[in-house]
Amino acid sequence: MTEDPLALDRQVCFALAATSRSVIGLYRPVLEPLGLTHPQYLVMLSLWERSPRTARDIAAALFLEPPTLTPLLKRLEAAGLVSRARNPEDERELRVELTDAGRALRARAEQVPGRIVERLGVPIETLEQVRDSLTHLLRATVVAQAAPTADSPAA
Amino acid sequence: MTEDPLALDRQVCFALAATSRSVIGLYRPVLEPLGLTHPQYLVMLSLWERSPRTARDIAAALFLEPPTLTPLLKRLEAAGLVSRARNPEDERELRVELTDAGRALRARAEQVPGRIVERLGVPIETLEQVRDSLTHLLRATVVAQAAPTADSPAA
DNA sequence: GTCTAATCGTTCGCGTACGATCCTTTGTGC
DNA sequence: GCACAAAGGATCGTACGCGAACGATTAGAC
Repeated sequence: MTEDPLALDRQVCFALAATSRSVIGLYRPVLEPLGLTHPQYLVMLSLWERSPRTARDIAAALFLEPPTLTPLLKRLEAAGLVSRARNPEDERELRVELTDAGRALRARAEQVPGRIVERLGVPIETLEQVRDSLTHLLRATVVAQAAPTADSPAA
Repeated sequence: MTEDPLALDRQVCFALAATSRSVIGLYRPVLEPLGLTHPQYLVMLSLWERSPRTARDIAAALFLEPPTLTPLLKRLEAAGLVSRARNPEDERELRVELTDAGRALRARAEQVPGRIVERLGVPIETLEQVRDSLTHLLRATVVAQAAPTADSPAA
């Protein structure tokens, strides 16, 4: 009965997509008072770790393509949280930097993870375990992207 | 050093979002010959399980909101894989049904999971374990959505 | 120095994804 | 019956997300 390899409940990709959307949905009401969407929150996290960063650097850290990041950064700039400027040393690069407001927002953001865990009602140990499994899987996908097929290794 | 609760690498939500996007990216070249995007593939999976289904039923199965499903179904109809019609018994309901082409596509889709697993290079047991952890987490988010805050139970 | 290739970001087009709102249809109270 | 609530989708507006193509800048070949 449940032998069907196409059963929805058996698909890792479905569990991933649905859980990702659902968890992000939990963040919505928590991030709204901060004026951030979830992707914007992730960009801010990357900048709170290290502030002048290039767009490419941020895109790599978040596993995002450049066309996704460009409008994201523009909205954060419009919100006054970030500044965007070309690097004088290399005009190709875009230097993204926290503004004072962007730095100040960190204090309020520090309460976000705790509130999410509280709402979820799942032990932190469980969450950390899931996170580590996902990180492992993420690395596998990066390797897989590099090698298109099993029998056609990188040229 | 890694005590920072806002560190990107510690966020479950980031691991979820990045892994979800990355895995879906693996599906892209595999699903492209079938003329399907990943969300469309999930809709087809739900229909291959049971064919005349209402839009609401499909949305619930995929954890999608109705505004997301409507254009998805219209594209599948335009592709000739699905038919959309009001239920004569209850004109509010939309009956979504596989066409012959939609049923026929299943044969080709059966090779998809295997090709993904092959590309990923991760043992199936590991994938199933991740899937089960995610399903558990997904259920927790559904419960959390119903109870907005810890101290404000459902009225 | 000049021609060419590589790098970086942006723009364009298309397809999700969802909150808010609306419309139609059905169910309910009376 | 009739007013009214509820249910099921559709529409609107906004925000990702990415492949393909583009433009500007820099690095390399010679």
